Amino acid sequence: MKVRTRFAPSPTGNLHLGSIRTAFYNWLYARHSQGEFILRIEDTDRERSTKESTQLILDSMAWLELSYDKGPFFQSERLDLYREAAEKLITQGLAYRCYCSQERLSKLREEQLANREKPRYDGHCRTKNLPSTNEHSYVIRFKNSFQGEVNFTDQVMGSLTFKNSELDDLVIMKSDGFPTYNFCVVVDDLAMGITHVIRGADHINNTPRQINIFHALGATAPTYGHVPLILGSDGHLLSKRSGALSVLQYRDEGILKDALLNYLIRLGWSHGDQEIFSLEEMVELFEVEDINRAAAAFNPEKLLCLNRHYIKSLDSKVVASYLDHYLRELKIDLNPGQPCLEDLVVAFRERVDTVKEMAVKALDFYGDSVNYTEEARTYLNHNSVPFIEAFQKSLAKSLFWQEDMIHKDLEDLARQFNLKFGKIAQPLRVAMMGTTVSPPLHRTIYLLGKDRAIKRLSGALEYVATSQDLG
RNA sequence: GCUCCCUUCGUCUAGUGGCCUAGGACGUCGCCCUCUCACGGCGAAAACAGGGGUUCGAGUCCCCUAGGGAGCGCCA
Repeated sequence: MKVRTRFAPSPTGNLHLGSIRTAFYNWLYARHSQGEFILRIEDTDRERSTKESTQLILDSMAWLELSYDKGPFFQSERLDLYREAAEKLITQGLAYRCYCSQERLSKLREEQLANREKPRYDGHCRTKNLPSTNEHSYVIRFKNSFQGEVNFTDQVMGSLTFKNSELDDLVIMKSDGFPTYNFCVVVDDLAMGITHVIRGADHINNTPRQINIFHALGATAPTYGHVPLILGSDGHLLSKRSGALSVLQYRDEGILKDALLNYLIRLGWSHGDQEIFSLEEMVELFEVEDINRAAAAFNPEKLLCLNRHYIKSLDSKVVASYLDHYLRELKIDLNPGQPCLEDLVVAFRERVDTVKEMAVKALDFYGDSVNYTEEARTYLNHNSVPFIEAFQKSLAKSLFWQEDMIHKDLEDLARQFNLKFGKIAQPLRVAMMGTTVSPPLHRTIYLLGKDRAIKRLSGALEYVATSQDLG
């Protein structure tokens, strides 16, 4: 049988890492098994579902390139299917109409809680065989068995058993005529021929109910795999509070999709000691059974480590195309005559956490003048003037603009003034960048370009002259 | 409260009864490299939640306790 998995988010609010990891695991398993991956939007909550949120889901998946073979399906467009199924269950005596008021229900709930019982529907309308009215003042409940138990083997958690006596008659159709989650999930998983349901562990307790509905519908349930939830750095459930962003925000912060995916797959899944996986390896090696049973805490540091790895090891052309995006966000003029993006990548790939940070640092290479930081100013004094002037002259004379030539010039300069390389390097660095930190000096100068380098040296000389006058 | 699930360094994890003096990665600290910052290299500190069993032998199997999480909606 062909494997068919699905990702079924509800478009209410933004998409978290936990959700997208679940999507990724479903995608991986489908690709691994040469099956199909389906996207289904569960928008049966009319109050909370939004178009924006749907778009966020679509955009997130597009960014991470999690392609789906079918969909997106929208449950709000499949209402007839659920209504039909519910009516059929009523006809068969497997579901019933319930006219209990919200007041009665909440009172019941309060009493049960007071008696230290698990809140459950008491079956008030279960045997009454109540008819349909036009007012939609009723809900439809699934008639759950009181006897026996539900057993299933979870691909992640192993063998799980629930007593039917712990369950109750859940609502499958709301009074507004919309289905509830536990019902439309089953109807759709059945209709779409889903073979493997990989979802968050928060659904474990829903599973026996859903299995019972599958049986009532005359079908067998798919195979389930419940993935532990992701915790925040505080040990509690991942939330904004614990430092989690929505998926797209990681992109905006300069995280590479390769890094996020690699991080996500290793959070709760492993293959020996291997840390770095190409997408091909992930698809080849991923098995649902290898997912860990314990919840894992999200660690931003490790995500950044992976991000650094991919910034360093991806083709510089590819990283340059990302850099282009972030520079445009910063409204930088990328016309000819400006530093070559690939060269910027080479200069910064070993010294940034994110591509966004790379863009911000690259900013210093644009413009003819610089601002000196307080620390930097201490390097600019009359002692530096002689070799700054000499270097400026030698740059002006240079015919070839090459890194190694510049490097050689710098070494010659140090020899000429009988100074250690570091003694000339820092003042020149400051003159070029305004700060005491930059990529290797020859590369920094090369990136600036001849004209701009000479202009910045002039600026430094002017600065020294001016501050002398003042002082 | 009830039901279900989980428990190896701070964090992600390897580990399926002897290969464990518990391995790797992130982070932290130290050293080396060095024109700054980094990269890189080398090294250090750091864990089997606790208690009972089973066994010649337990991180690995069983039980209990403790701690953590989830669910118990006309939300999904």
